[in-house]
Amino acid sequence: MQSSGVTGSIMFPIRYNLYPKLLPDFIFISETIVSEMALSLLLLMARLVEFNQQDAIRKAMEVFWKKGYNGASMRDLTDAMQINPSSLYNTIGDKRQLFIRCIDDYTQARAGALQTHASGFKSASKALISIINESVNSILYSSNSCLAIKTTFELAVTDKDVQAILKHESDLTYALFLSLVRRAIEEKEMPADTDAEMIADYILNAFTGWHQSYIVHQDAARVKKMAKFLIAQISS
Amino acid sequence: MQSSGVTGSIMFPIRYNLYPKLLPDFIFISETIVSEMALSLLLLMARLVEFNQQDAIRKAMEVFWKKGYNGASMRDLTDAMQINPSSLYNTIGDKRQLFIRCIDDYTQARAGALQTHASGFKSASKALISIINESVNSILYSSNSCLAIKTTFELAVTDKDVQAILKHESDLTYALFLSLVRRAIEEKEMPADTDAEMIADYILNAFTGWHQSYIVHQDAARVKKMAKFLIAQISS
DNA sequence: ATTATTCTGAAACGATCGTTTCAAATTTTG
DNA sequence: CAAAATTTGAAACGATCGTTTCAGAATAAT
Repeated sequence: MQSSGVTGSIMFPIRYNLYPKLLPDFIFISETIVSEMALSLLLLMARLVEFNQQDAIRKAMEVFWKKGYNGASMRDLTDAMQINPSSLYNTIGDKRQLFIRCIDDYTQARAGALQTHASGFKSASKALISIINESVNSILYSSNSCLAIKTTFELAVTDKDVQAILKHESDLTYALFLSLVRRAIEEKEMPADTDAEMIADYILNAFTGWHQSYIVHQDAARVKKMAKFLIAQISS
Repeated sequence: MQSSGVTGSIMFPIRYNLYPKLLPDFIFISETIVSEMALSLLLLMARLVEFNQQDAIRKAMEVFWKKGYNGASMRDLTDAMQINPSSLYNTIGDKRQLFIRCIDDYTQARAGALQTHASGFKSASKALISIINESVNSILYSSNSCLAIKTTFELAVTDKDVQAILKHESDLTYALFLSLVRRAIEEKEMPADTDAEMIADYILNAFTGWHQSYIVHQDAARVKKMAKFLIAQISS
């Protein structure tokens, strides 16, 4: 299929796989008609998809969260999503595509929640401190370790698409932290000579280590102490 | 099998799975004879194990390192180790046991190398700084991300044995860092009011975040800046 | 009501999973 | 050298892997 050169019409090839060749090789159809055909094709849905994709994605996400990508079987996933493999493959695609949807959903939800949380504070430094404390809470009181971190070490090293999604969320969070740090400096709640970019990065990456510490040692006090130190450090 | 109560002899049960019961249910054998039997059993090796277990463990470790526990198949592992599954199961055991041997070997080698590295410095603070810089190097120039971190997020959350091994290495490293920090304080290269325990933990956990940062952003400068900041921070 | 179309559920696909079996090869003991 | 013991290699084990097929149910247009 390609443009005919004549404005407003599109040239379609005609294939003769069964009947003898009685028609020309090509047919020209006006763009308006093609557009209407495409629209009617979209409207003609004999049966609506029954399951809620967003809900299903969330259910799948929790399975990946607990078991990791390689640890989760399609059986685990379709059981949790309460759909048939055929429905899954007809709508979302294969295991990898499902995972990409899950990690995408997860990171977007997190980035959105973070933005909302941060906008609830007038003081930039108080917003930062609250974010750090919230991060500690989620490390200590959430049953699963962060899906983004798990995914970084399981898949992002070898899967460039996954890495790009994680990088995108990281960039957003970094940008938010950076703007907060800059505002805090302006509001004289951080030293004027602070390297804003580096500190934003530094805060962002501290969380990962605390996560690991808590998994290995199961010691809340250790994590809380480190968070307190980081807060003191950036507030001085 | 249990002690007879009579000192120096052990009571063995006798099982009659084929022949009619013509003997007593138990037989008492002196400890000396049992000990000799065990020794001769050990010496009687009709054929020696051909492959070098340590080498094979190292090969397997690299596979787990690249693919993770769930991502590595027994086929991958035996191919890399260049041994037959039967040899593997006869000597080391199943997949999980093999992995435990690998992660154990890995953490012990790391802990040992760290001790050696640290002992090469007279100044405690210089040793710490060198360790931090070495860590940055391994993050930037090693093709695989740290096996201990990968394992923490893939298995340690659910597998208590794996967690214990990781905790053991972490404890050793923590103890080393702690002694270095304390010495640095004594040598007046760190502030006298430094919380040595917390700072040791803090340094230890910073590495993990840098690892994640480099996987996601592939930006060496960012990692180097954070390391420089941490060094400046503990040196002041 | 009929036709056209699409989603669903059950079953099955070949491939691979981790693991086991067993005869042959190999080595030491007596 | 023969007997005893154990590792090795090839093959196969049942189970599960991710994925596909397809008849039938469901729905919309004609």
